[in-house]
Amino acid sequence: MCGRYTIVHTHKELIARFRVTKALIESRARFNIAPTQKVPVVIYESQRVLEEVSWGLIPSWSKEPDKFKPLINARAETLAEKPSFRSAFKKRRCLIPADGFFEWQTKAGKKIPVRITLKEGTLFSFAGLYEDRKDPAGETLRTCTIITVPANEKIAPIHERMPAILRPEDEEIWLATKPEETEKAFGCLKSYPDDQIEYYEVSSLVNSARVDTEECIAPAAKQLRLLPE
DNA sequence: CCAGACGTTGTT
DNA sequence: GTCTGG
DNA sequence: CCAGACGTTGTT
DNA sequence: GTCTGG
Repeated sequence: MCGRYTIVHTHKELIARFRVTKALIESRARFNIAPTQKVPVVIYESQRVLEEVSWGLIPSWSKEPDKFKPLINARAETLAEKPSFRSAFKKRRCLIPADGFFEWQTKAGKKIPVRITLKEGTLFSFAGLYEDRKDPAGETLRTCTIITVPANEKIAPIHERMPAILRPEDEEIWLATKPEETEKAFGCLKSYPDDQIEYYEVSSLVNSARVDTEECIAPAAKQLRLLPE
């Protein structure tokens, strides 16, 4: 699944990479993005708009949105049918920019955080859905969720599932496909090619959602060797 | 008909 | 154990 | 996702 | 809002 991620790239790099023509926010480097936080997403509203929404989708039908447990992931296999996602899948798809995500690998009963990236740390986007609701003051609050797919062979040893990473050529299809042609959008939800993916262990500092510093993406300290090679 | 759920992950 | 907060 | 709280009463 | 369970 995907419960933490990073955007180390700059605002300018995001704008250029995703051909954003209207930016409602100025994004900043993030080393440990956690659920419920505001995240930058790219939405198509007659042009590509970069805006900030809360990570954790709250369905529009929720009568007590404040008590609803936000849905941070949506399974690709079922999102076309699930009442919580179906409508957003048809009409409210978005790109969620990222350049890495964290998974916790269980090794001998211990959980080791691992950062997974594309080669060269390239900027990419998760396939996302968003939903709107009104807060008590009548303000529209927008929330989003990250779609998950089965892990590819590279990631399988770490975790059974992974976020849906869009191939660059699929981004426009994901954003612009009409509600009556969702098979086209569904076709974008594939596991990413193994040979494009890299990963490394990081410090357990990343465990705490309060920590959002460069140390979160630093490779974990190498074990001390008594007899260096 | 009305009431109540509507989600994912990981772990057991 | 389970829920809330980040 | 993980970390951290999880309660009441009365007094300040 | 829409589906499922009773």
